[in-house]
Amino acid sequence: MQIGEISKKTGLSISTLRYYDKHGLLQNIDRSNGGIRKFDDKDLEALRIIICLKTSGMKISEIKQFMDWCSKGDTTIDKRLNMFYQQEKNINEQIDILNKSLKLIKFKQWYYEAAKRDGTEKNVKDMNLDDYPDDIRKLYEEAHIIW
Amino acid sequence: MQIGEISKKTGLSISTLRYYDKHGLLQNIDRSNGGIRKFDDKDLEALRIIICLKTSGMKISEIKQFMDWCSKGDTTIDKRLNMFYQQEKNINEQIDILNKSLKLIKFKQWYYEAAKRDGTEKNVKDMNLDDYPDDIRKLYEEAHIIW
DNA sequence: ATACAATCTAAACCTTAGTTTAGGTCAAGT
DNA sequence: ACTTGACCTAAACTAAGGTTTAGATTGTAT
Repeated sequence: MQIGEISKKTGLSISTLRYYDKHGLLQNIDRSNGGIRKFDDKDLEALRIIICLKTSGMKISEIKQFMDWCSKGDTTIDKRLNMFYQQEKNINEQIDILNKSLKLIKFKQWYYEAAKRDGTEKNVKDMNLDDYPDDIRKLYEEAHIIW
Repeated sequence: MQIGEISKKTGLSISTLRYYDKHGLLQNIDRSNGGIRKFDDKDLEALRIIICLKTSGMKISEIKQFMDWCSKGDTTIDKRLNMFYQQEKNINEQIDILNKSLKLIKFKQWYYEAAKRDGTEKNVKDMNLDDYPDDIRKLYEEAHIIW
């Protein structure tokens, strides 16, 4: 497979694939005599994990580190394993933060629904905590511990 | 409160606060006669939501749009409400993607635990799907639909 | 009055993650 | 041999989100 086909299969642009190659994420990609990149299924498999790591917030340089470890063989198994445990933590933290954001977002939805009903923000802006419905007050309070 | 105190309270650097101000996120911040920014509790409250939106992936320019709407008053209530519904969707999509990443990550953890036990990646690399434990095979398959 | 820390601005700089451009090569079909 | 689409590289460019620098001002404490 050539770069165009890989681009279609992965959804990454051709220039991004070349960028990844240049930065050491695509290790030992074959080339034709003329210098054209020849990808196989293993490369595609590697791209899968690259995309997954990228999507979950890992930096290019960290992914390169991982690919370097892969090339280095069995002596780096422990490092790679630890990386995946660390990345699990990172992802869970991200999810946690997003769930917390959601609380403030939902409070604001309630707030603006009330403003919409009234045709003005005034009333709801002047309300105090005790006037909020219980579930909304809870959202508000939880959100304000964090943000 | 001056910028240094706000920096400590929000965790944003002083230069970031000035950057936000310059880009229209901090609207109608008072200034002393000498030109020094004077923040009050309402400003701090606005920063809370700015930080929350930022953290959940909204761009500076979009946050500015929201702050502009806030300044414009009641005619923009609907736009602001819609923005919060849209942001809820965005966040849920992000959480979804992260949960999917987690499946591939956990498969890799199993993979490298096996490699670690064996002292080599060889055996586990050569295994085929049927040899995986049921739960791991499921992880692998689910992860490979996506990535 | 003077010292001093904290603040101010504009402008340059930085990093990350690519994209675009320009000028060339490769290889398959005619 | 020639055309054509896909590919190649290096280098410049872009955008977002800040950070750093330099030089000036503010305002509080002695």
